[in-house]
Amino acid sequence: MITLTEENYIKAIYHLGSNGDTSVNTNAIAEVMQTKASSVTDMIKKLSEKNYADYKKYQGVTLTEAGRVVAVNIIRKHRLWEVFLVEKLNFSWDEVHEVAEHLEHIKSEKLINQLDAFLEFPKHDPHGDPIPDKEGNFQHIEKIILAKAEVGSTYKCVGVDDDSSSFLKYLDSNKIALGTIITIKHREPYDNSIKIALENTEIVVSQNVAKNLYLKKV
Amino acid sequence: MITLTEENYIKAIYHLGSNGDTSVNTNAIAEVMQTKASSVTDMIKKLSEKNYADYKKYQGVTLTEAGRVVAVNIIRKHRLWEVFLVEKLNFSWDEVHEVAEHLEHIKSEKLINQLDAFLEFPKHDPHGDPIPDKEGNFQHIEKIILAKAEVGSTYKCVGVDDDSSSFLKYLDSNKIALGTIITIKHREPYDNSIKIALENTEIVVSQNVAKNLYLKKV
DNA sequence: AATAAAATTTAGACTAGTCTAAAAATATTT
DNA sequence: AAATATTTTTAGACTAGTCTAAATTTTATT
Ligand SMILES: [Mn+2]
Ligand SMILES: [Mn+2]
Ligand SMILES: [Mn+2]
Ligand SMILES: [Mn+2]
Repeated sequence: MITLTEENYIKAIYHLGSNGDTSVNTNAIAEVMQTKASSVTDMIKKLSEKNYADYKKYQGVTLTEAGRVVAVNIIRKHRLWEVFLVEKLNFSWDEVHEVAEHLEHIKSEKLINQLDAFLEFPKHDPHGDPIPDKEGNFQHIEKIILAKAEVGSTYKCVGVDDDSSSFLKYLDSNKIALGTIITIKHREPYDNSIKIALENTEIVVSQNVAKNLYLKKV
Repeated sequence: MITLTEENYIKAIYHLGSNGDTSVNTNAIAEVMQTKASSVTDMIKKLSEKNYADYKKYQGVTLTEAGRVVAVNIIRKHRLWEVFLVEKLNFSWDEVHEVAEHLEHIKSEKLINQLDAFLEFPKHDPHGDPIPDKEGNFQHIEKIILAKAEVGSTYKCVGVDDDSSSFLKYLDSNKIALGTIITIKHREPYDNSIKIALENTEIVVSQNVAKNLYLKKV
């Protein structure tokens, strides 16, 4: 039996370790879990005892295969619920994350598989992130960050790295959505801001924005 | 801020006290909460401090108006999710209760009101129980228990008192569903079993069954 | 290589919710 | 009205998850 808190720590470790590949620091976990390092130490000991994580004192933590299975399953649930909220309940993409944080912990195989079918097996969530299937498989999406796009080329927006409400609302107000086509006009060396062309307008976005928007060449 | 456990105790008190009217015993709560009387005492003290309940030592507990609001809201969520599971995700009526026990604790006004709209404002859940609206209002359903139905009369099945999977599956296997029309043929004085006529067949049901099926005269 | 800084762990305490065992209050029976 | 049985409460202990403060280990700087 796994607790809600354990699930959240496992998810955090998974995301921080680039999908379970690399070792994760105590402080980094404390940061995203909004807790203290000492609490993290206690928890990773527990995850280690339960065989969800490999942990050596002072050396950081990685997920075991069992831990990765848990993480992927929670991510599947999170993203499917996000699709449900947007597609069926008329939520906007900046409103879904918080609610999905709760829904992702509902434990019912049948519920999530039926939800998947009801949504017609979506491949991406409202932020462009891939949705793992029942077996936990999902394809890596080919994408680069706007900050590294080349001037003169044309791209399609395919995802965001920051799914905070304020960032998503910023994109809305600038008419940028998933699927929007943009052309890179100019990179300003002074502050790394970038001028991009949309359908009708040109806008300048900050480095901050450029680091959080994913593109794919078209 | 109210915890999941507090919500469950409030719901139990509401149901045990016939929707918040009468005083509820410590032992009765312990029974439905699957816990010990001493734990219940601790919790009702806490609910009392938080003004969800009125409590005098050794005298049982009742809900305050605030407590009743909480209870009705959880019941609204529980029943709406049950409808969703049956109508949209192809659950059968004996599978929904357990999952709804978890979903009912998701805290989002928008979620539940949009779900309500998505389901087109259902008035009853899959077990015939009324669904409170956004303001907490719901009409009492006119119904009697099969055990007290009169021999010779014809009724429509409108609800169940026991929503355990085994009882609901029993009804399924005897072709009894909500809306089914039955006629009372005979009440056996020896064991209070009742012979009822369905569309094509006659069956005898035990007193146990007769106490858990609600009818409305047609 | 020594020292300082940063990261991590340990020790001990706190809350929510639970338990057992014993004490107190209430209800029932004689 | 007393004795007995039942119900309820209290006292004290336990677990999960958290915290602060202090100790330890690792990393960076001189
Ligand atoms: Mn999200
Ligand atoms: Mn997402
Ligand atoms: Mn139910
Ligand atoms: Mn129901």
